[in-house]
Amino acid sequence: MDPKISEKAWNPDLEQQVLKKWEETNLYDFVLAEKNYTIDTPPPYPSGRPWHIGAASHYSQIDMIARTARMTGKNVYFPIGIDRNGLPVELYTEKKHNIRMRETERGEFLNLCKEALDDLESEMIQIMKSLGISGGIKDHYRTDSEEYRALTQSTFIELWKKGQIYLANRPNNYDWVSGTTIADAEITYLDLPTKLVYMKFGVKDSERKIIIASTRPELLCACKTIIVNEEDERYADLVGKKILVPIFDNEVEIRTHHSAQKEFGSGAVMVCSYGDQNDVALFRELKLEEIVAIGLDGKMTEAAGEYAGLKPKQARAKIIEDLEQNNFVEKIEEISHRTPVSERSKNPIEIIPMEEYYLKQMDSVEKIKGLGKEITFHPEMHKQILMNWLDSISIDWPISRRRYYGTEIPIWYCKKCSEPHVPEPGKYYRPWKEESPISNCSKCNGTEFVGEERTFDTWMDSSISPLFVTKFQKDEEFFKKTYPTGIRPQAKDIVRTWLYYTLLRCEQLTGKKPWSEAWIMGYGLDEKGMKMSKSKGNALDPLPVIERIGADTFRFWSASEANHGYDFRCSEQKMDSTKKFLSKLWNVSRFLSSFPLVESATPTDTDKWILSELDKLISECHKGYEKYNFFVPAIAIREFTWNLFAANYIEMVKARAYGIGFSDEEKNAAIFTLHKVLSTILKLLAPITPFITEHLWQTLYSNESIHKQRQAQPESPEDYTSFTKEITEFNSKVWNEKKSKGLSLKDTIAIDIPEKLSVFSKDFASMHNLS
RNA sequence: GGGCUCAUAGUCCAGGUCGGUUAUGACGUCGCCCUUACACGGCGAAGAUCCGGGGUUCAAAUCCCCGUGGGCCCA
Repeated sequence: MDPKISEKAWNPDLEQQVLKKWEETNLYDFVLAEKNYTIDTPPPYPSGRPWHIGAASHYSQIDMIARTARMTGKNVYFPIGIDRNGLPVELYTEKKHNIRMRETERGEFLNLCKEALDDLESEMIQIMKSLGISGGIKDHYRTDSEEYRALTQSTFIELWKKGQIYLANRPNNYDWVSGTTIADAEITYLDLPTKLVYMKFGVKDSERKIIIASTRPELLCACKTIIVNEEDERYADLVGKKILVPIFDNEVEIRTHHSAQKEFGSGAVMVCSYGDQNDVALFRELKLEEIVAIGLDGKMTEAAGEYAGLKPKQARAKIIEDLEQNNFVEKIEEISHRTPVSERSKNPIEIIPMEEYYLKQMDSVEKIKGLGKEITFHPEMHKQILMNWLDSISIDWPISRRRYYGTEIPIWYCKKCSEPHVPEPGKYYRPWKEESPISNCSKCNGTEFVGEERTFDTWMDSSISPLFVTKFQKDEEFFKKTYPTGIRPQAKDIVRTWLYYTLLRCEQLTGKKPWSEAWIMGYGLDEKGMKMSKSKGNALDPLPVIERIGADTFRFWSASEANHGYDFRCSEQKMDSTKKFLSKLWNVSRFLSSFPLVESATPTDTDKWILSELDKLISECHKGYEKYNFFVPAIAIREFTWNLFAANYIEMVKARAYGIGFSDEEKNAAIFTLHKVLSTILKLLAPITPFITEHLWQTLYSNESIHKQRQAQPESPEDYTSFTKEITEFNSKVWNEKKSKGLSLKDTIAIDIPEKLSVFSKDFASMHNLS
């Protein structure tokens, strides 16, 4: 009997052949049905090379969701997109070409960004393809396409007309030397020498003075409160009292806040708009009214009184002089202060309130909480991230950004009266370079307009991904049959952004939840449990790894490494060694491929034993697959295949399958059972390792793809699982005894079969050559 | 600074809700073995005071409290 499979090991190069077959037969093409299961796949962001190996693992598992769903009979719509809006590509482009965004012509800069994105995107697409992602790769969408951006703009225009958008001040990081706003990601910190001024503040209706240390005395005019730590006894009796600000003489309240450190300065901190990010947070938290002390020209404003017009540095020198003259200074220390500066220009940045557009969200929080409760989270524990976030939202969502590579805010302003106008929805608009589509100002009838230059926060784009893929406002029938979508898979670090904003936007636009399930994956860390980053040098490039070990090995590693929802470590050595299991599966299949298929047979007790263990395995796998938790089936299948099926059952029935000393009926029962078990294992494993299971399935069992099969179901035969422990222990006992007596495994030995296992006697006798 | 989460052999992980056998499995290590699927293998062995401290209990890896360290998000 020649085995159908002759190669001795699974060769990952075969994956290419399988992939080709899938492509030729358009196996995963989506055809709209009455009922559809839509996956709101996260469009990954190409921010640089290499792509994160954790992301490769993440997308492998999202594909397992699609395959699992297909095998339960769902009509799966699995779109693939690439998120291309936002800051990282701007930074990447600036670095790559050694240019600055603000000093480059906008159109030219956008083209350079586009090129960079195309480049990075093609690598990601290649990785997804070779991982066997069964989604719409060949017609993937892009969030910077005209179609996508038109939808972002239309939804904005709709909300604008509903009065959901308004203008208000927002603190921006501002580099007044270059006259530009800086994103948080572009800030670094330098330790710069500076003066820490200990100032005497008077307590109202009292002779008492308190000392407050600050590096920014020029912001005294914008001081709104004084904070002390709640455990600081020195000020306990002063909490709630009014304090008089030196020079300006205004009254502010002293209150407690945990961010005040007892050890720093005097322990009392003045909170001004805005000395640093902590001030911004405090103004927000304590709902203080900001005072604009520094203007866009980088000079002190009128609010600074006699210091108006001076640059902050000059004002600081002057005010220190004045403070000293009026005996407000206790002492001055020269310290080294961690100062936020622009990463590029190294100029200290100022935090300056500027007018930005906001989308109302405070009114929606309760509704979103309700939606959140309706959505099933996998794992359940990560719903808490969303709920905590909803409890802590304190301001509306600032949606405008002073950047280039993003969806343009579609507004034109009347040159005469500055009235903003939005165009008709449905088209993609670029106000910074296009003529106004509005001809007359509705307010003053002016005819000249100037286009808005700002772009949206990228979450404005990505938060409508479920609407875009379901053809919202474009194909009503398609939308009706695919929305709300089935599941949102994503990583846990963006629950508070992507997941939350999607709920918000979809609720505002459709009044419905965007999906019924949310599937949250943990974070990929390096082999020591540290975050991977290019700068630390511990980033692992997924492409060479996948090329070396193959997609299936990588995917099985991904499923078996950590339980769903928890962070996981990426160790190349662990990935390499996962290959051993695929080898095992391959060789089991190779062995079985030498036996013909048997239509039906009457199982013996040994067969019934493994079949009832198989049933147990099927149930266990279902428990995992129901929750799209692939760790559960991966571990269970490996355990069963290796330690029960291969190590015990196959050894027990080998002689019987060859027909040595057994009747044809007994022989057929063994062969029937062997194939029954293997074919079931292949189906159970198909969502996790689609290549090897497809190859083996088509070689052994069918010309039809395994990915068209329905998942195996338990058949509830008699329960023999209570024998398992005794069977494996008895086999071990014989092996041990032969070893200790220096016998070869094929030598005869006299060992009594335990009473309980007597029904298996014939198989044991042939297996161990018992005399 | 706040929230969430994790900590079990050299490494990774199970068990933890609902306290009670000898704490699961894999990788790695070591020893023996070519046995008609597999040496990319088989069999066997060694290896864990379950992060530290306290508490509840007849009994704690498991429940509670306090630390320490890692991760993520927010500030």
